[in-house]
Amino acid sequence: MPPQHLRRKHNLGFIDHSVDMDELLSSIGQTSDEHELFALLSPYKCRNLSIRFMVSLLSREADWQRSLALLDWINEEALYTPSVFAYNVVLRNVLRAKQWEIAHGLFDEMRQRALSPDRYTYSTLITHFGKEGLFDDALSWLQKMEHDRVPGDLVLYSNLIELSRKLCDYSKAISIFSRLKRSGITPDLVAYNSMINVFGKAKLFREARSLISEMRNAGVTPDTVSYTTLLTMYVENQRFPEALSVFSEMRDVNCLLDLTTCNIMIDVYGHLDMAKEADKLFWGMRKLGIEPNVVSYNTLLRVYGDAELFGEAIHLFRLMQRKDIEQNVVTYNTMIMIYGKTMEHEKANNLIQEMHSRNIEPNAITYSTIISIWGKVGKLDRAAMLFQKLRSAGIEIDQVLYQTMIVAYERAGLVAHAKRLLHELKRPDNIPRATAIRILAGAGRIEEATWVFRQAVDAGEIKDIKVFEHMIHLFSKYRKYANVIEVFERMRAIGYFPDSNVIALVLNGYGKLQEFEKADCAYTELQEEGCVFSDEVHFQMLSLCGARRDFETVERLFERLEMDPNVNKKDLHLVVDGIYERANRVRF
DNA sequence: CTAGGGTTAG
Repeated sequence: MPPQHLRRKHNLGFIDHSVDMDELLSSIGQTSDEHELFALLSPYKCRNLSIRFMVSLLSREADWQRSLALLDWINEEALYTPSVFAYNVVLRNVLRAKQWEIAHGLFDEMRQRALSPDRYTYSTLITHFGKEGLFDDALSWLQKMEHDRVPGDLVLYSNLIELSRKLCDYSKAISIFSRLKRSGITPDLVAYNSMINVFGKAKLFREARSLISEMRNAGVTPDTVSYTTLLTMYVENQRFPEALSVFSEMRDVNCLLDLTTCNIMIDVYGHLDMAKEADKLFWGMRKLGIEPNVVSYNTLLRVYGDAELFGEAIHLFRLMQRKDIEQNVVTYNTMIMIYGKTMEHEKANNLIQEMHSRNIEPNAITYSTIISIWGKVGKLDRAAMLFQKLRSAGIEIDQVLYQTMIVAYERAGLVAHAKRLLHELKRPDNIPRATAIRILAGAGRIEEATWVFRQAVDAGEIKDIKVFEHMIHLFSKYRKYANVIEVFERMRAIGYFPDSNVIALVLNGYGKLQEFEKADCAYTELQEEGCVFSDEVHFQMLSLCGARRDFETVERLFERLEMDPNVNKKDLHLVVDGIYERANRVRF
């Protein structure tokens, strides 16, 4: 056998013309049995399967076990080493099937075969691990990538933006986006759409909205996803009239509506008390060539419930069953909630039984809904029993569910029980500490929340940026400015980028502690790292400079903000006028 | 030839 490098050199670009690839590929495509597959391939194993052939074959395989078996076969039987491409394809299939261990193994195997993982390899790994919430793994792949000096490109940066977004670190996502643009990469449709989402999550509405025109200027036409992302942003922040205006722009520019758009708009109409419009849109979907799905039905069901059209709701729910339309846990939760509104707790109980018989697994939302209903109709013992059962069954309790039980006790006047539940959060059994912190913070139990928070941070348990932000909000509310700064500095130390609202609180904290230098540092540094601030942050900084009578900086900052198209000029003038007024000083 | 984006319930 010739040495490895010769074999590979020899086979590179080798095409076996005697093989009718299309015919072979189609017969392979019909084979479900592995042995049959290799029987089909074996006549070729001694004739050196061409790279082109293997490429076509592998890229058609979607089944992870089959593609893995094929890869092994190439390794063992065929006379050349699979390429990075081959590994990437198999890796994709393995990751889609959530076979994390095997993915790690494949990566190591690539290295052992002296194949260099490329940007496709890393993009695939980072994305899949990130999507699954395995952020530590995702970040360690990123570190490996940087160590290997694999250069990032648009898709890879998009993946990192997505990863930051999933970690709720929106400021970091924005920072990556500005770095990307500064390095001369032109964002494409998908990257822009991701960023509309990020700006929306960061509540930077103007920035999100203005991306639509930035896209047009860059020659990228916004599509249905761009507009629906924008719609979602307004909906999540209860800005329904703005959503309506985006929808009308969408129609003006002849942007196609699809299933998701319709679903969102049914929701919007519902929130605007336009149940009739929601109804019309739902029942007119088929005419647009769009088949309503379970989300459409669930949304309309909730709209009916909110509009107190209970008869319509029950009718729709049973219609779904008659017509064999998929129902899921959301459908049941919505319907249970509706029975809660009508105080028909027995019917709500029946639905839970129905879920069991249909193997639809109840979730935390189901439980908190029913606990809340039982609390309302005075069946507190039942609620408490269920709650206890869930805890001892090891079902993960989230903050809303826990709070629902506390609220139920409080409503019934059982304050001691409510207090006991809060107290138990100091020694959580099956409750994640992040959840405990959020509940305690939400209940204003500042000492307990701080205690658990410090324990958890020291143990490296807190991965969610929201927990830090919660603590900053809590400390700020109770005027514990030194604690605000402590949390902020801990966040920065582990590389988190707090959002605009948090920065405003931090700047305020520095101001109260007379730490103007540090405030200035944080304000400048974060912007240098590419963070985009809301107007409130800039105004906070202006006020801080005004408070220390540093009018030179006020003027300098004012001039800069005056030039910034994203800053509201009217508000800016009001703020600056106010500063001078408070300082009792005439402005020239 | 492989990698990235939007919707429902407490």
